[in-house]
Amino acid sequence: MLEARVKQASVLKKLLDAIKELVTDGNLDCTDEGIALQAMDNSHVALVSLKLVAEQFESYRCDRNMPLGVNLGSLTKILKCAKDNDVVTFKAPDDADSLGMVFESPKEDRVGEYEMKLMDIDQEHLGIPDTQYDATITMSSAEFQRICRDLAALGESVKIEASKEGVRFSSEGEVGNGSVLLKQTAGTDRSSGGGSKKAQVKRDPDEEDEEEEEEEKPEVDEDEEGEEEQDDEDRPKKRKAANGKAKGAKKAKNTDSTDEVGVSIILEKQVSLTFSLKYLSNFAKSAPLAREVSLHMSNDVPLLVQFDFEQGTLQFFLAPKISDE
Amino acid sequence: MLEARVKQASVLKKLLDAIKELVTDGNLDCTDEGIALQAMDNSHVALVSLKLVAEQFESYRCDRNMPLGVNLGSLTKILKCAKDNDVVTFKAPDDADSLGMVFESPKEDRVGEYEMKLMDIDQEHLGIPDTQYDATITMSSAEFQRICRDLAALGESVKIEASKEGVRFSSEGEVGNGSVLLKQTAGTDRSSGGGSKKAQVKRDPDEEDEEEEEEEKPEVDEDEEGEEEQDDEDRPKKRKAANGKAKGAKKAKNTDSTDEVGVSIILEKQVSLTFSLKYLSNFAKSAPLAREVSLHMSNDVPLLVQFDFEQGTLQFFLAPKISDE
DNA sequence: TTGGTCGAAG
DNA sequence: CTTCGACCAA
Repeated sequence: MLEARVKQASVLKKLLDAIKELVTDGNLDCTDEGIALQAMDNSHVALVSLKLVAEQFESYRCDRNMPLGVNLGSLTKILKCAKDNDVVTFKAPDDADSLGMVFESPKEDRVGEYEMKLMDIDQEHLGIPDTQYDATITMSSAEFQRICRDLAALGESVKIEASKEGVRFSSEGEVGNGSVLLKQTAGTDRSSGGGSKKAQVKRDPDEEDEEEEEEEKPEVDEDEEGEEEQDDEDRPKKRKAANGKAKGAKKAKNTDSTDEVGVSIILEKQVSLTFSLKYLSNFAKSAPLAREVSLHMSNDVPLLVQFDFEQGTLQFFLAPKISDE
Repeated sequence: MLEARVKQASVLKKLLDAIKELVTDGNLDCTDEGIALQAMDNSHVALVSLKLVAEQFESYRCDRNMPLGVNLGSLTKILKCAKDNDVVTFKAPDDADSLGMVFESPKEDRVGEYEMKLMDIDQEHLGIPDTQYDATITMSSAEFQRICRDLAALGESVKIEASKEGVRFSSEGEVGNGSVLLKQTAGTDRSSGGGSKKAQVKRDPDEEDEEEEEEEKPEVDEDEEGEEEQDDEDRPKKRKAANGKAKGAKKAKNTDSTDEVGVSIILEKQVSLTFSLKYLSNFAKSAPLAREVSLHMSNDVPLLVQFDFEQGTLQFFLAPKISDE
């Protein structure tokens, strides 16, 4: 059976908002490692891969692997019945043909119980090669969304060019052409060395409270041993954000602090690729999930757009348009 | 002739928003006791009953009973011409074939005068028996609205079950089933009791200007003689809300304070009834009128959904679906 | 609080 | 396809 407890319904809502337009149905693959969903978008152009790691649930139990075929529209509908701060518990017996969800208000004076019919979905499990990318850009997810929206007003596709100096997004269309150049944030450096995107421990005076309110209490360490030989010590710890990321830190993680998000570029090789803005804009909808997004690119290889948030990772893959340049 | 003065156009706007979708035309029955409107909804399924008591007008005069047949759509249109804080005066001579309305800005620097054509409406006066209900639930009107909206996403109808422990709303549909259980708020008890909410006179420093615009200054006393023998001590200052409904006070009042609204259940007998969510959702639109709503139920008897606000009471009646359970 | 935008319904 | 209502931002 499965029983997974999530502290904040809001995360799930944001996730669904982020992907439901791309994917209508998919299997929630529940294992003892967590819950994953992988699916091609409806027009089989983009690939969505979501991972929620078991350790980041408030509690998690999954006795045996079970793929739960869900309609994401239905799931969205039901999640709308939860308030943002509700605690959400997913429940499914081993032979389930429906997925149970319980929404509990923080004060425990309201309990919503919902049951959603499941469907059988033939899932071609797509192996995703662990590519080494020539360029990795980390930037504010809000800025990414803004750029996609702006350029989408001009043309159908965007050319993304990453060089040492910065990254340029450009688009052409009927009404005109446009491009946005983001310079790498000063102090940010490629390679391990400086990488740690400005981890200035910039503390707001009022940040104290927030620390309290957030869920990640000091005991962030317990599941911390989950880190094997990771070179980067800055797990997206959430509010713990500011600290950490001392050294290594090639790509910045999703820190949830209030600091500005810089632009960092890790570049093995210059890259220039063109993508459909329609899809990128869709990916950008995940911005509320994480303050940072990373774009991973190699020439002639699908782009990887990745959002790291506390509970896991959301990845989008999209093949470049051939008509590059 | 009729001359009735209302302090805040906003109340009237909210009222119209609340019922205009249910009822298109109706008689405003003006008597020396106040103004009442009673009408079946357009599909003759639900009954709407509005009462505005004479004492709660800023001033009220009605020499003889007169039913003013109005089209609520027209009335809504005209009321939109008033700003929320405007003082509204209804005027009609005895033989009126039109209803005059005057909107005066609080600062009295703007006066709008409107006249709306009246219509003749044959009114079957429906006697509403003063039923004793087996269950009376008082809860936050916003929460009621939320629940109706949530469950409406799942199915057409909702089953409401009231028991000592709480009240459960449940619905079934294509995508799945759902239920919301509200527990009775601790400390809430049947019988009178009644939570007195504080009426903090909370003043903002920058409220100076607004004070001009607002009508109710601290000196709440002027028209206070409107209050007869009232047992309830907690008059939610603010708009001077508290008067009205004097005795019995089984159900909490509409206070305008900022406190949380609890759930209280007065139960003679367990009740389980099923209703059309379409109608309940419509009723719930009255939420802006009052922070609390009370649901009155007896088996096989129409549900009464009641909103008490400063100027009066708005009631909705709806027969249960036969297919209960 | 008001105006504008977006989505849903007829 | 048009209109209305609900939601969101200024």
